[in-house]
Amino acid sequence: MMNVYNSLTRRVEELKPLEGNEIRLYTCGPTVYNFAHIGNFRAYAFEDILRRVIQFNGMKIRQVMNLTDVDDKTIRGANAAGVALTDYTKTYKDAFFADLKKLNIQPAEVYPAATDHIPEMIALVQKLMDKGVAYQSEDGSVYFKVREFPGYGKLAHIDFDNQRTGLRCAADEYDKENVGDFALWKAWEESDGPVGWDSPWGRGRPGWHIECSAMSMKYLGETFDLHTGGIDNLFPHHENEIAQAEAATGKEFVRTWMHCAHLRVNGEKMSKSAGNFFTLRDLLEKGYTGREIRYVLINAHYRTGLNFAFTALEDARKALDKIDRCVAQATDGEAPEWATKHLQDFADAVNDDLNLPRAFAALFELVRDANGKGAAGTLGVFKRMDEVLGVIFFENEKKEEAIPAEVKALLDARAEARKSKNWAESDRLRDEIAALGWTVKDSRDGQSLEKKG
RNA sequence: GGUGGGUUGGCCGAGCGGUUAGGUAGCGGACUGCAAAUCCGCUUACAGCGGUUCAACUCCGCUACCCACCUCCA
Repeated sequence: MMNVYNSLTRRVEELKPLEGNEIRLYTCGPTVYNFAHIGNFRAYAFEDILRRVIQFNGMKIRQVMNLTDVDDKTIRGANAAGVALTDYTKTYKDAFFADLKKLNIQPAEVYPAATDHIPEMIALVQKLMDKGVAYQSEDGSVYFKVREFPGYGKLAHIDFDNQRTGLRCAADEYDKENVGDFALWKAWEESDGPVGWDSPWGRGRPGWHIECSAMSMKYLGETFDLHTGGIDNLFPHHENEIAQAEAATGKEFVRTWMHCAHLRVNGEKMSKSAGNFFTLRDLLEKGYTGREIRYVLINAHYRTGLNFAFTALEDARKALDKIDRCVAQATDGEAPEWATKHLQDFADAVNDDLNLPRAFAALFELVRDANGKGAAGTLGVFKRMDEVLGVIFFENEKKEEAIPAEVKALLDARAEARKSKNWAESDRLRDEIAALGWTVKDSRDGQSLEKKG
């Protein structure tokens, strides 16, 4: 039984499919105006763990992740660069997928782009107009009438009669009936340049929230199981998605909402606007691997703020080495009873609202016992755990380097020296090999080599 | 002002009303020609002040500090 925390009810609840054996999941994806930073990837890594745990429990998954390729920032970027919007966003779409691969994040089933779904969005806006919950203002934009949707605020648990007003609500928003009303369709402006689509309300472009409502319902149905994103999307983005969808269909939009806490840097939220961010590329250039970064991102509970630090990446490297050394000894066959017990602890942990720190603890208990009692028969358990973690059998990045001939020669010489118990020569050769970047280990079975770092 | 979350050992990071989290670092021991790896043990952590309780890091109250959201944001 898989339990998760639902932001809507603020309780931990069992997650089970509304229909059949498949969980339908919508995950808010990137706005492709720049390279995503590792704070963004914390959310995608969390969603990856979520979909893996769903599958771990024998359920099927259908995940949709949108690509926001039209909004203020993408338009500004494209026009500033003097290129077409689609050309501008393509660079960052490609980079995004490359980064996901580096982090061993499983691909979603569908990646709809906003610009490919303008007709669906127009149809949804039209439906809201027909129902009288939307209106066109004098500036030509279409807004959602928040007062007409009784459930508004149910996700964020905000009481709108008791709010401070005017703080961040721009003074030029007087064309809206209510400050809380949000744009469904934005009328074309000079600064939009060539970007725009014709609609029943004139030339313009979709509002920020409408794409998610339109595309999620297109691919997952009017009511589906799960919707996730960063905690900063809870309000207003997700609240508005609910309003748009439920006002249009009259049905429950999403059963369970999950939100991931932020990655912090020196105690503060990592964000583009604050400028305190690292992209995946930044870290790879510093010599850290996608595998190590993944380990750090998933090794804290997703609802807890995680403070990013380079020391954590160093710790990750050593912890992964420890796992690797143990797994290298593991073999197929029937798992010992103690290994099965650790697997059960692991399963209990991931099913308890994705408690990955506890899951890792179970993994390390397995490592300790396998090192002490023998790793025979434990390979299957490691593989089973890695269906969720995706960090052990990370083939695209494990360093399996061929031994250079030079090192091999030194190793052979050392074997000779050791045969005649010439320890001084043995140690000298070991130092020489070390200088070439390899660590020699001696055991009953002879020498073995490990690449340093 | 409203709402939510947090403050755990050198660092990172779980957790529960009473029993070892885990990683990483450090110390001691075993093993080893010496190392490395591994195993064993240790260093008796829970912001402060009250309260409830046989028992509180865990529940309640207050105080301090921190973070996030309140229409850009994973």
